[in-house]
Amino acid sequence: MSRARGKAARGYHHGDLPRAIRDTALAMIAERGLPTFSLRELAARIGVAHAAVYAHYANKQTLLQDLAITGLSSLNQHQRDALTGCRGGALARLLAIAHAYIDFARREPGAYRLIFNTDLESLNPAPVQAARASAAALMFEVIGEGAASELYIDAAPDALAVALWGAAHGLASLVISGQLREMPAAAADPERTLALAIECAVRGVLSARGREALAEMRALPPRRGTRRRAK
Amino acid sequence: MSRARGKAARGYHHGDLPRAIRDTALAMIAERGLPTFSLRELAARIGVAHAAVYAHYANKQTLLQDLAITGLSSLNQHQRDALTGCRGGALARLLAIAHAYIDFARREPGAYRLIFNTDLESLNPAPVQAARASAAALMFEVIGEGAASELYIDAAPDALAVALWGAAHGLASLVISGQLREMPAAAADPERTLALAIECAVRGVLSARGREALAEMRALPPRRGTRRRAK
DNA sequence: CTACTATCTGACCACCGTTCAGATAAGGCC
DNA sequence: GGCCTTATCTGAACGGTGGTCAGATAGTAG
Repeated sequence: MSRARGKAARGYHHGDLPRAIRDTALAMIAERGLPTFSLRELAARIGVAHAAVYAHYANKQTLLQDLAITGLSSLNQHQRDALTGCRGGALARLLAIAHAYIDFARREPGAYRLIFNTDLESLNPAPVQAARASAAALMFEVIGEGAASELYIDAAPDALAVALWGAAHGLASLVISGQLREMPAAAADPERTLALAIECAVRGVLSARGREALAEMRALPPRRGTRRRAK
Repeated sequence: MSRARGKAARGYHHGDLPRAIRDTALAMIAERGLPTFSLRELAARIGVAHAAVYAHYANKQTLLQDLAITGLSSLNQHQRDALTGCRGGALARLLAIAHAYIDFARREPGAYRLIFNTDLESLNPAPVQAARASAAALMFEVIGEGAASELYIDAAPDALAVALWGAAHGLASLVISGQLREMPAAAADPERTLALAIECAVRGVLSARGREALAEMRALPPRRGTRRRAK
């Protein structure tokens, strides 16, 4: 069967077991959630002995941590992409990363569940914390831009970040857990409801000047964020 | 040992096993979270065979569902209490239930984790959904009060509820997962940061008129919510 | 070809949720 | 009192889980 498998696949028996493990694991978690995810079923799906996983990951926790960290950097990149594709001012940029955040949660529910699963405290060690902090730093950055223009209420940037981060996190949770679709009016047009909720979250931290900027933005064509890969 | 155990404890061998199960389970979940919660350890703590649990609950899932439903009605009651103890207008009442929501999450982390654990989809059957909807109904009610006075932006009440519910949920998650204390400025004064974040969430859905009302409220002594049982 | 090393397998362990036959005890009935 | 019914609890068992280990296997270096 040769060794041609593309990429840096320095695979041995299996083509590229580590990759297969990560992909399959994410798919399983997206399908049925963390609690029912088992290494044995994972191995069975790939067609390998369950012990084979331990040649690449110390244990289940390490695997999940790795996936969480990868997911966090992916989220981070997703938000940065949204920023570079955003032509508006500080406010538009803030809305862009907020949208990107929730967009990511919907596009990669497995990764998102993994990242922000607060129940699994074993997922909170240093590396994950660091990755999370790095993701939060981006929001701070964008908030800083707007603060210079006095777009926000007079409060510590940290407090603003908490308010926005919390709102984004909560909305994302509502969406991927399907609770959004249970609300009558929201079910009619989830997209619009969600966009409105995001806007509310942002408006909550705006000063009078910030609200003016928002109103101006709304007057223009509603081009927000980027529209790319639909895969 | 007799049978005198107080209450309606129609206990047999054990004084009141069902109650012991619920209390111990909640304590364990609050301590170390859901994933590491096991029926066997629960039974061991109580000092009973693990199979004894099945005389009162069909299985682990049923037990968790029962705890979740009880917790939801407790949350609901907590919010209603906050409302009856609130002497302000529609806006004050909205702030009161938002505070009560997060207050509950902090006071009973076990119950809260159980209630809003979205990963465990097995926790999403009809009864739990119904209890959740009942809790959401309260927020609709209070939103309705303010809508009559045109306190909010022009949008469907559902959309407003989504925005507020999402923010409250996200903030509560940040708090009980300890992520709030990781943010530098927030760690200095978590209470104040949290209160500010809540206010931001509410302000996000306010109309110009609503913001005026909020400003008036802030001018008065900051008496908000009720201050009761500190146990 | 040989030696080495990463990779993978199969057997094993402890723990988990769940089931079940049977021991135990409480309460109703006589 | 004695008996019977029923709820309650026990101990053993089953399959599935995460984790470990000796050893088989297959690429790679010499």
